[in-house]
Amino acid sequence: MTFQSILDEIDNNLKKILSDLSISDVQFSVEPAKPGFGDVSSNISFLLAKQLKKSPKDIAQLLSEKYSHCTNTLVLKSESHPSGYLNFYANWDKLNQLIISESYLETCGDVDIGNGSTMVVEHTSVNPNKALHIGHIRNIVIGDTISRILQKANYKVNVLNYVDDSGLQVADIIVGFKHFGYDQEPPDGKKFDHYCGDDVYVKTTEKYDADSSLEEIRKDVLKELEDGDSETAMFADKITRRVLEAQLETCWNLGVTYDCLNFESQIIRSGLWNKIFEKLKEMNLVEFENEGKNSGCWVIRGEDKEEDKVIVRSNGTATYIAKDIPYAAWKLGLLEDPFNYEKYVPEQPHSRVLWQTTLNKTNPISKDFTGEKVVTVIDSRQSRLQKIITSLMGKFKSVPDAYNHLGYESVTLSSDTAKTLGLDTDGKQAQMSGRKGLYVNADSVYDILKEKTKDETKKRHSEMSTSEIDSIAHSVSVGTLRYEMIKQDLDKIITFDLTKSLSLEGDTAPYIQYTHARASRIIEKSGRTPTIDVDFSLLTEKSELDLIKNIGLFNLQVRDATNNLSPKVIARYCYDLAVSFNSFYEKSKVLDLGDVELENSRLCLVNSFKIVLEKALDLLGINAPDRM
RNA sequence: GGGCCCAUAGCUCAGCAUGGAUAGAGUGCCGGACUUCUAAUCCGAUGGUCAAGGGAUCGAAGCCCUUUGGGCCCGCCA
Repeated sequence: MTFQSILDEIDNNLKKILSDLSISDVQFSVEPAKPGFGDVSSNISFLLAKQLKKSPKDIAQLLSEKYSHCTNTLVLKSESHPSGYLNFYANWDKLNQLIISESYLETCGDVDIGNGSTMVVEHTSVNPNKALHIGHIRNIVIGDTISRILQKANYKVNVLNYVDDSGLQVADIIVGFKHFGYDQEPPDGKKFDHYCGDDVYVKTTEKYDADSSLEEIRKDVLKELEDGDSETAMFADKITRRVLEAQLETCWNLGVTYDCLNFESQIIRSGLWNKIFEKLKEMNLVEFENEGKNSGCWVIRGEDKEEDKVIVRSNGTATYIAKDIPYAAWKLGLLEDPFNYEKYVPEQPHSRVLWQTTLNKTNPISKDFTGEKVVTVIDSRQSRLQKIITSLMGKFKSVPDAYNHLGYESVTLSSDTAKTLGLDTDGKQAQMSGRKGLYVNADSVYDILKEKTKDETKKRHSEMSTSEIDSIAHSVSVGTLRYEMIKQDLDKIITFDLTKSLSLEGDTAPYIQYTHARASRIIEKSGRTPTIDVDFSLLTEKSELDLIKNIGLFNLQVRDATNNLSPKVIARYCYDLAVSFNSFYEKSKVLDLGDVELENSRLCLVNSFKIVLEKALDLLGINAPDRM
């Protein structure tokens, strides 16, 4: 139970004291203390002030006195602070041992919030007509990190990627290939997704802008796509799957994997829409409009008339949001599954099997990728639509908070970076646009980062083999990219600047990874295998205790991140942990002390840090190299 | 016109959910530390009317209201 143990002990004792005083229903806090105020703090005195008609300071004194009579194993003493806080000092001899030996266990950092229940996490969900850009990467990294955290919190997680392989964006590249003569093979061995996005898509849409009569071709193609058996649809399927494969390469390279790919085209053809539409009608959640601007349409009622949302057009076809409703219901397991499943080829790395839906009835395999709860990662521009879906799902499923939209702000380009792409924004940041070709794609950011980190590594280790340098540079580049996407709050816009993103100092992944390498190096140089069979009472330096305390907070942070679906909590934790290790590193030498007992105790601590940091970084999908 | 989000140090951000102690980091600028377990590091200095105003509270960066500035969304497009 790590640091939680001392919190629980204090919590229980305080509750006992309150019940002796015949006071109940006080929701006081017991938290790790701010530096300089002991080890644990409680705000209990403030909350009692009114009831007891005494100042917080006096109450703290009273409680502190009473606390000294409680049974304590982990608390050394309590102390009332003049401000009114009640502070506690830990019995570090015991807490050291507890925290460090716990950290050596496989289960370290695990918390049980999910109780083994299933959770669907859907992320990525990009049109397969272009390469992933830096904005998509935010989505992907948030989704992947959240699913790793949820697993740590004992959820069984099904990760889905909704392949949006129908609609206009796909139609546009098909028009490019079939009508504007783009070769199916990219020139100069360009990656296929880059080719489709940079060349075919951008230039095809440019042609529409120049000649509006071409819109007719576009509409015809779109119509042909809807008929799954048409030659156009089959061609489109071939193209979008090639793009998808290239996109997945990018994801896999960043350490992101999935359980199942769901194809929008198949959801449309599966007939799920009709089923859910009947259900909506039965439950009176949709209404047919006889008059007004939406006359002849089926709508979902909003708060007022202006917010009514059309889901079936007057020509009988379903709108964009309508396609999302059956998929959301399917994810929650509310519909009979119309799909069969087959393994996706090529194989996904890290021996995680990737499945895909199919409507093919030969050799049917059934699978269950639904969940009791769902997290859908989509940027907050979709909040309005997601709110409608959330509310509908709330009516279908009684589990509270079954459907969750995890929104996040977009990634924009700094004016400098926009300028290098040929857009003068007059000093303002710019929204990315796939259509206009105004984006920074993820592969090139990775490549640039990797070149830089290779150079940095070579500078430090002239003796290293090329493959080792390559492997370190890969870990550091992926780490840097992922960390930048995750370290700040979801509701903050990220202004991406190509130059600034190359920074490898300060609050960055390389900083954290470097501390890990330092720890590894100490253990390697010692030539010993660290064990927990050491004298923990030798660890008394402030920097040592701070580090141990941070190590002991791991599971508390996982809990926080899970409850708030907040990946940045883990990013901050990794950083704090690294900072406290660096402080320890500066102040306490580990090797060549001439005191084997002390060396072993510190070595044990170094290894404890290394283990926990590796686990925490793993939640962020970041590797921790032993050397860099 | 309606709705959502943001505003804290020159810049980028923590802290806000659950009000309480001295508002913290990184970066930048200035200065210092590598014959030492890796300097992708560390130490010091500089830097704040927590956008503005009001309210409730013993107490507000945090809660409520108003205002200002910025971003996004509001189609029988997807």
